[in-house]
Amino acid sequence: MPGKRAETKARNRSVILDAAGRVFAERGFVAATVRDVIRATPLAAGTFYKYFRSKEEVLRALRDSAALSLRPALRAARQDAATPEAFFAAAFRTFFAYAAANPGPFAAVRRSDASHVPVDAPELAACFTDLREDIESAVARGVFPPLDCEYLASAMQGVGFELAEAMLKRKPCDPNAATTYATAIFMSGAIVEARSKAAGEAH
Amino acid sequence: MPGKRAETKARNRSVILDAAGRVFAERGFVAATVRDVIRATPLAAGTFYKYFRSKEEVLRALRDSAALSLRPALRAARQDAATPEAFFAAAFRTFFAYAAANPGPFAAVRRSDASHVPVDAPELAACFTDLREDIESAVARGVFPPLDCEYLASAMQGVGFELAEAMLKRKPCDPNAATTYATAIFMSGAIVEARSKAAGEAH
Amino acid sequence: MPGKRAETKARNRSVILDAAGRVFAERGFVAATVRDVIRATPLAAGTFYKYFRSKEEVLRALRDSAALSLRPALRAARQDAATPEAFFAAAFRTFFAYAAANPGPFAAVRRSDASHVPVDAPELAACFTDLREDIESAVARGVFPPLDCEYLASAMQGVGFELAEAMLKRKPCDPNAATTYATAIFMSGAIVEARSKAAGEAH
Amino acid sequence: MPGKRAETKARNRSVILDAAGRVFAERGFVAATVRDVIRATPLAAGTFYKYFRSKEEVLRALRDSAALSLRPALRAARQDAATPEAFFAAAFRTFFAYAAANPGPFAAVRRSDASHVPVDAPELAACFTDLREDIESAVARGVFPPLDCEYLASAMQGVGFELAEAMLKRKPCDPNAATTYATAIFMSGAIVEARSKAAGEAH
DNA sequence: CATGAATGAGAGTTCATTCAT
DNA sequence: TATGAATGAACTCTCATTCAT
Repeated sequence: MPGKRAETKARNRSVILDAAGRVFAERGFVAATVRDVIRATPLAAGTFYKYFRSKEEVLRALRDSAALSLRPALRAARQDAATPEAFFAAAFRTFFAYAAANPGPFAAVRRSDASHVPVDAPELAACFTDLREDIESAVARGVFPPLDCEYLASAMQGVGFELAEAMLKRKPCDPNAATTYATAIFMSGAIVEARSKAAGEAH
Repeated sequence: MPGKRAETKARNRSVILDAAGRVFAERGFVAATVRDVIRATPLAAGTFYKYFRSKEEVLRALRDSAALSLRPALRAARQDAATPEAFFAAAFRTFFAYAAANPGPFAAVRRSDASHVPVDAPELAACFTDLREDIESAVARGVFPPLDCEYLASAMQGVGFELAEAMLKRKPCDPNAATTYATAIFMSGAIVEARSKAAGEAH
Repeated sequence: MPGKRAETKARNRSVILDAAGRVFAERGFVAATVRDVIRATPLAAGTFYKYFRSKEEVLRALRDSAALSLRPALRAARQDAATPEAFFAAAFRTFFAYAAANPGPFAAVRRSDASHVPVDAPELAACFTDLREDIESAVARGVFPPLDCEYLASAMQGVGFELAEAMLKRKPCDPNAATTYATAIFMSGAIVEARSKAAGEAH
Repeated sequence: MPGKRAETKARNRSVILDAAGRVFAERGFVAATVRDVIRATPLAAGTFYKYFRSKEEVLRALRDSAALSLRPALRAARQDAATPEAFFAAAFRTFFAYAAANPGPFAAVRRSDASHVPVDAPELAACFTDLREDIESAVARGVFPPLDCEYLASAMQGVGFELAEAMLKRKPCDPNAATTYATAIFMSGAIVEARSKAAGEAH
């Protein structure tokens, strides 16, 4: 039995976290104020500070929770990959699935990544470092030929975030299609893919 | 002879614009304050308002100047392209060259694009719309096979910005290499490229 | 038991209102700054804005409270008057009594009336309109002979405010004497009055 | 021959003074800024300070010029009066004629009188002191019976300013009528006057 | 523990005034 | 002498944070 106190505490914490996710996504982390977050909540101003010391700490928590579910999944998916295609497909599938399932935190995290936010717990930044390391390790394992790991990581990150944003705008939102598209870009080029698809449709 | 007054005026305007470029790039547009911009300047607080009505107007000016030099160049380069390779190469070459030559404005513009910035002169947003239109027109002209124009535009944008950022961190900064890399991604896939390069080196 | 919080809130509101009354009276509404009002208070800068949105809103509140107690009293007094003397005496008595009892708000209101103050709730201006209407209605009721209602209203207003100011400077401040004086001016002329008084004293 | 320099100087001075008269009348002295005055002028900001040290000094000059033409005229008119009626008529006639001929300066002076303006050369205040002294002297000369000089001065001032304002709003603006009205108030009362006039018209 | 009023530092902006041209 | 850009003090208002209730 967790006790009523503890229950309320946990609920309040996630009430704030949810509200922050929405507010940060809407206005951007830097422009959002603690007041905005509180106003998106039935709680009072002072209550915020019982749970978080500052706006930054909320973002940290939000990121941590994103990293908590996303980071290990990404690592695992990539490290199991035996072929380049498997590598790309696994990485993008995991990422797009997360974005589709958690649009609020995703947007919050995306925004704060692009701005220079003085948050000292770069859990999400670690995801990018991970990506690069996984590429390096894939090269070492012979999955990839020698290549410019940094540029590849950057390119994948760029494609991932931008395509995720485009994907979220479409109704219905289709992570599988986005994954196929992103993978194709990195496997055989956008053009080749489109050409073969066009040929297939011509039959 | 332009007179010392006119000279000073023109110089001050670009002093502020330069400082704003640096400050916005460093702290992000939303977090940056007019005072930050002034402090990055030998000028006094009130002087800012002789030249710009607000922080937003400076960003607008910065964007306009970016759009002014970048947008027509991008359009021209892409519209002249007769092959997919020419299209990608032209687009990325123009973009990376601009980023390399104007790192301050580029970073400012990159940041403000990612944040929710209430600036009503979306000159830069127009660049992205342009890209999509140019892809559509390339499809219509037969340069590209039928493909998902929106996703391709998003992917190019993502690769462009991320690779530009990675490129700017390298010493020496090499826009040509970045262009080659980005083009290769979209032409024949990162892997194919790397594989053939590796094979070449093996000779 | 109203609770200490509610008490403090009500007290703070009138603390600000009182201070504003004094400050507006001293420096005039336009010249007075919100800071001046705050400085005349033990409260902090931000606290002002918990209670009033702007300097104008404070003046509005001050006026409203003046109008609230003054306007209906003036109307009633004048509308009951069956003779010209009763009309003048009632109007001036009510007005001077208010000024004597509320010198701060009176001065604030007097100042802001004379200045060009962009306050859109002209509760006090309504008092002057009232006066004219009451004169017109008195003419219609046969209390007054036909006369220039606008000029009479202006003259009464001028005498009222100036005499009130003069009255407030005297120690002791005597609203009854001022009323008698003002009424005499409008009833039988200053001179006639003084002459008969002088005659009376000569006895 | 005054020389071109001196001419220009005199012209600039009155250009500023005229503009200030208009601006102070429009916005009120306290709300008006030196910038407003300059903008109402073809001159440049710095030029203002060649002629006046501050906004206050301009008001002082404006008042001085009002006092210069008004004060001696008022004194003379009142000191020559042999009867109460002559006293009132002369005072009001002079005052209303000035207001009608110089609406700008009049309004400026009226506004600044009502506001608490920290101007240390109270040339206009002197006019009011004059009025009281003239009443006292009229009492001493036997023109008036013993009366409350201060209250009478206040009442006259109130009627004078308010009636002048009402008069200026009427088209055509008729100083003679206003003078007759104001004099009647102080001579035999508004009512008596109106009653006899009504009787006259009934014939 | 929750509340929300109070705090005060700091942001954006204006404007009287100076001074190089 | 006239100019008008530069200055910087001061103002309005917001918001993260504290603390009595």
